[in-house]
Amino acid sequence: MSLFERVYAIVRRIPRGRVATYGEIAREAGLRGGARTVGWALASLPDAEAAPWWRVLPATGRIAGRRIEAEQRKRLLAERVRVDAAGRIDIGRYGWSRGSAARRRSDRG
DNA sequence: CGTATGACGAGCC
DNA sequence: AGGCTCGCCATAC
Repeated sequence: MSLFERVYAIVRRIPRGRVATYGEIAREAGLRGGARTVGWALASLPDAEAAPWWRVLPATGRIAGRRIEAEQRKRLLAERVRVDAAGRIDIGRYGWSRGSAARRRSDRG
């Protein structure tokens, strides 16, 4: 299993309606400062549907690159993930690994 | 094998 | 709070 495939497998574990950061994926894949590598891997996706790449965001919470901004925003909105007009997402609210326990409370609100 | 590049990240004003 | 700068890791040539 190549590194890219490992990245895809991890990305596929992100629940619908939730998001993760490149850095998180990188760490899950065994890399430390490999956030950029994750971006590289997702940019190399064979198909747009091969993995839910749109659920992966920079730690800044802003949608990466203008090139994919529109597409990503559309897909996120389709999952009820709120996207700011400036392309910002509240990772604190939709974040994947934000502690499964503490999550549910704020999720209702 | 060395240099350049990228869908990033954390620290600094 | 928001924009810059330098550092990271893997791939391409």
